[in-house]
Amino acid sequence: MAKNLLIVESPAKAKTIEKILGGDFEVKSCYGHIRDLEKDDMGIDLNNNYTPRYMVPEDKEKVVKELKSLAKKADEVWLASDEDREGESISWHLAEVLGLDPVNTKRIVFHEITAPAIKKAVASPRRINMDLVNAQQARRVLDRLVGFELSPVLWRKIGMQRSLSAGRVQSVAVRLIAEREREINAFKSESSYKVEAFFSAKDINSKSVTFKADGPAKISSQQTALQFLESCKGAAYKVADIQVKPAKRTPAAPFTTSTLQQEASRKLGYSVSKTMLLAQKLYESGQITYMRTDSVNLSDTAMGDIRNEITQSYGNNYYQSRQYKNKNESAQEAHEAIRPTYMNAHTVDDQDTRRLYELIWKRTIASQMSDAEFEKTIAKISISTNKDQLSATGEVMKFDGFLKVYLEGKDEEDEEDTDGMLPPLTVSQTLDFTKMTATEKFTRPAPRYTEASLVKKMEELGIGRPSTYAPTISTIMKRNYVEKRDKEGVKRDVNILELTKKDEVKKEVIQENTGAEKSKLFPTDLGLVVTDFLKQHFQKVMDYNFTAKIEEEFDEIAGGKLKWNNMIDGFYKPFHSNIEVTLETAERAKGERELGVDAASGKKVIARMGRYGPMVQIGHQDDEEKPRFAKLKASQSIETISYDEAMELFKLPRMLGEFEGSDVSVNIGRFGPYAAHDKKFYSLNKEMDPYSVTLEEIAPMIAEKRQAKDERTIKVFEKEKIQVLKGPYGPYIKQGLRNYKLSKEQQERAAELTIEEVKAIIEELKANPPKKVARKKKAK
DNA sequence: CAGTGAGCGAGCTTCCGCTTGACTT
Repeated sequence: MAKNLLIVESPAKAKTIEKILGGDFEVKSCYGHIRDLEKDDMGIDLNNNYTPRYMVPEDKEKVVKELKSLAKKADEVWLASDEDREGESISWHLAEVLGLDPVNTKRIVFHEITAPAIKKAVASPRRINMDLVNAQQARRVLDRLVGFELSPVLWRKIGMQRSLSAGRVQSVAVRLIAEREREINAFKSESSYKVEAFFSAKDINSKSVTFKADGPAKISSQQTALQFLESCKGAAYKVADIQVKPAKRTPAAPFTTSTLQQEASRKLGYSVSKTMLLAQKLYESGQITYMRTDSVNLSDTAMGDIRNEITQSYGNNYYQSRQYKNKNESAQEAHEAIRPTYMNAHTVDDQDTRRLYELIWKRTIASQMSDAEFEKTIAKISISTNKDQLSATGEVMKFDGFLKVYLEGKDEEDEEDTDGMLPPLTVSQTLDFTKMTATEKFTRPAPRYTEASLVKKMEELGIGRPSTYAPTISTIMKRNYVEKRDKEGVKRDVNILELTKKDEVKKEVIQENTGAEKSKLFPTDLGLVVTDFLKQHFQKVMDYNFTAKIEEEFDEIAGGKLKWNNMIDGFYKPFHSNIEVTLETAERAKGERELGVDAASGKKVIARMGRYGPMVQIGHQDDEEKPRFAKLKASQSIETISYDEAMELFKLPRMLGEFEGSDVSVNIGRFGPYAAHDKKFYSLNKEMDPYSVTLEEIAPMIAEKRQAKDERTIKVFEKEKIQVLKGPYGPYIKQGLRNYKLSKEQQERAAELTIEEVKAIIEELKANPPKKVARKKKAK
């Protein structure tokens, strides 16, 4: 029986550490936090210095019970949760729950799971640091206060859907996306002209090659560009000057959670949650270090392994030892960077995780490799008819260094193509002119966020932590504040002027696609309305620097210079009175926008948020005649819909005429476009457009769908509104929205079931619902 | 499943950070 019980947060870590420490130690995990604030009354005693009321959540009862019994048997309990604010707090909660003496209990920390680090930690235990614990309590209490007081304000003042929410992190994340969208909508693209000249010259093999030289600075108008080309007619071109400069590129730091998510998104197209899922798998199978980290540090053991790998595979000149500094101020560095556990494993067997593993391996290796070296050549070219000069740049790699294994990706595909090679040139050499073009270029707005670029921005602002980036993104999508989707681009004309070899100036117009987006984050109308409301009434919490400011105060608490309850009091007093004023005085937020006046009725047309989503309306509620309403299409937004687009929406419902003696109409409902006929509804086929579909197209569809439905129906009890239907799992009963499963025996004689029998089955299943609910009861 | 465009009324929703599993008609 082990004499010592050592508790860490993660079970995978527990296994490894037990192997390192051996017989005297039993190592167990507590699976993260074991207590949280109660939900009733926010779990905070507002009248008593914000004293928190903690409880063990249902899903942690089992772990706590097990740890309690093990702790009782052990001679000594060691608390080895992570060395950061949350980790310190976990240790304290463990001490409280397990009844350990906080003054005598041994607390140890390590930043890497290696034998020397663990052994050193065990040799020098400390005590729980209550200042750090208090900083965590302040963080926890503040987040609860903000979330649980703001959210109900939204329920009252916006409504729309249940489960609206607001919080220190999520609301600012939505704000970023909302403001970016508006920037893009307001963006006015400006055009300018870029001059490029093409020459041919002999390369080292005396083969003729074409190269490019850029013209003088951007030209703002087509006329000036034209004048420039005209001025070059009949010119001779000569190399006026050549400069050769060395250049170098350095590798990126090893992966943190945030940079791993970014690179997996750029290079592998993974969503943030997919990356984390795969990384978790790699971590659990012992192939990489912990994947939720903000540290760029590598352990000494790892540094040695990396050195061996590089020198063996590529040679000594490819190795350069580097220590990376964290650029991120909010980093708490409780772990290592994300790296392979064993550097000599270049890949893994598992198909799913292989690409991510190889990415991690390459990045880790590259981080300790030499710079890539280049030689950059800039040639100035004079124009005989003109005092302006052209410049041609070429880049030649002299030494590949880390580029042999890895190059970090970019968020935006660069419009500027990278410098290519130049043929050998000499000063005063005359050049063979091919053509000169002036191409219209357009300024572009900042790009919409991807999941990964949002994480990058959040990290810069210090909002959220490695463990919460992925969950925060799914929260704001689940709340319907933000959606991830594609957007089709629009065509636009691009003017190109060309001066040919024969000294003719030609003009050409080509079309390019602009504004197309793939898998980007768009705010919904709800997201915009909620953000505007919060910005208007809760400026302080919505400030991009709010988290950074309170983090400074948390640091003061951690340093013992500030009492946590005082800090909370300073925040809460004004915050809460702001909540009360807002509840009392703020109007319901509807995001209303006037689009124009309806020519037919002379009434105003407005777009706004309705009870059931974004909509347009003609007329006002107080008018004698009821207003007309129409729902916006999924691709439309209150903010951008035009008057004409709005009027188009009022063309539904359309009456198409009679089929088999009953009217047929089409409309768009909750579940998309449908046709109504004889009191029944039929979803339109995908290719049918409700605005233009004809009776001739719809009639056969109705007949077909009706038949399919009939075939599924075994029996109908009209009066009771109960049906016996055939589903993919065999016959079942349907009453209203609910389905009821039949037993094997009942399924076999489904067609003979009487109404009494059916009612009895429903009663029975309502009284004794299968599994799912029964399980929950047990848990309680 | 295909309405609606509100709030005396009943009751419900919600935060951020730590960690993994076990749900299917």
